[in-house]
Amino acid sequence: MNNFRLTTYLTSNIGADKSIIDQLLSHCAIRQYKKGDFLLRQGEKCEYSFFVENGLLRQFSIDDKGKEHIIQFAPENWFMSDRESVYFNQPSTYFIQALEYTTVFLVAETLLLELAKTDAAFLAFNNKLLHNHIRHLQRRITQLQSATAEERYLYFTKIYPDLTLRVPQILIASYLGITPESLSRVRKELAGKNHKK
Amino acid sequence: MNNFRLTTYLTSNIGADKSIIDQLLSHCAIRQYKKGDFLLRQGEKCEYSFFVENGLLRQFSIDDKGKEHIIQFAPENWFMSDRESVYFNQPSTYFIQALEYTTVFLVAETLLLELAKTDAAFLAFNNKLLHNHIRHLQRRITQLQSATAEERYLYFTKIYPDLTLRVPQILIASYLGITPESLSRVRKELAGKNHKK
DNA sequence: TCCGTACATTGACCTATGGTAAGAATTATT
DNA sequence: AATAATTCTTACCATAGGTCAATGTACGGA
Repeated sequence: MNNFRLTTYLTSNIGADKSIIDQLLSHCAIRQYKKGDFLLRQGEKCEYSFFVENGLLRQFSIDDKGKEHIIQFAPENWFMSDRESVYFNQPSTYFIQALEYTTVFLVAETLLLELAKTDAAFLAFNNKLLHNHIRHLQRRITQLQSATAEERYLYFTKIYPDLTLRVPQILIASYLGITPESLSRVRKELAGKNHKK
Repeated sequence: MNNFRLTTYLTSNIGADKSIIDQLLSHCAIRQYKKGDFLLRQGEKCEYSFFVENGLLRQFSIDDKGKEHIIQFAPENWFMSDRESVYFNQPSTYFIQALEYTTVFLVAETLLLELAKTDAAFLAFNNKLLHNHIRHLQRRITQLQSATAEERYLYFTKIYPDLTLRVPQILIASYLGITPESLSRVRKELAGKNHKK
């Protein structure tokens, strides 16, 4: 019996028996990426959902002024993909890059659809992923619309506690939509506040 | 033969024959809302996708400081729902409100699932809605992360050309994540620029 | 028609965040 | 260990956008 994170993840998220999950796994490529490697580049079509077995990915875009904007991080047990590109079969506007030495399962969209024919649980599973994704995106919008830099940072440390240490601040700043300098100031102020107590 | 917008919408989005679409329609309630009426309030469970046959809806949240933030507008031919609440069966964090006298089809989530058993096209359709939604949310995030107030306003007028006239500026400002005063200034500047040409 | 309410504009001022630049600290590379 | 390359911090000033208050404007209800 293997003990991949993906196995555990699927077991606790799909009501399917193990043989079927093994079947899924047997059709998924495993790949390793070094720090800095790209899993997807702007302009390419995205064909997979990437499951992070180990390591860390980031998804980002580059705007007209050449600035990077991080949409999302994906540490262990997270899926990352450009759903838009996969589904509408269009070139992606995003990059996906490894921030550490990272082990990934490539789950082909077509594979999931194939398996769904035999076992509806896979369909339900994909549906759950989509809804989780929507939930996540909606929270981000609310944050970006209303919260200050400080609030956003605090929220970030709350939902990604380990990333605060793993990821350089310059990237956290990009995720939060502020400059690294601003983040530095925010952290300084927070340190001051905590100290006074 | 009816000529609802929803019929047209479904016909061009699902490869199903008309009898099935009529079947769907026959199970959907039609409802009318006056300007200001709520279709959903914070704390309630959302059970429907609302299709706007005529009129205009907005979806918004209220933050800790009592400020409203508009997530989305839905004019004719748009679906609006709190997917999060529907799917995870949780109380919604959003309000949905009619901004004009509005006619809406209530599409129950359970109904779609039911129909999907007979005709896979409905499943595919729901999937398309989800992906459209994700696309839309992702664009908004990119906007909020990187664009200035002026850029965001210009983008807004591009994707919702008619709303620019239909919706009071105070609401557009709320959608853009800026104050009405700022929007007023942005418009003034833009007017100046256009004049010089 | 008048009034009241909501919306829009404008100006004066303020604050949070951005831009730039330099130096300190950390991390990677040889 | 030494050097190079990032990254982080800090200080200074610039600016977009927020806040508050005053005034103007449009619209709906009696």
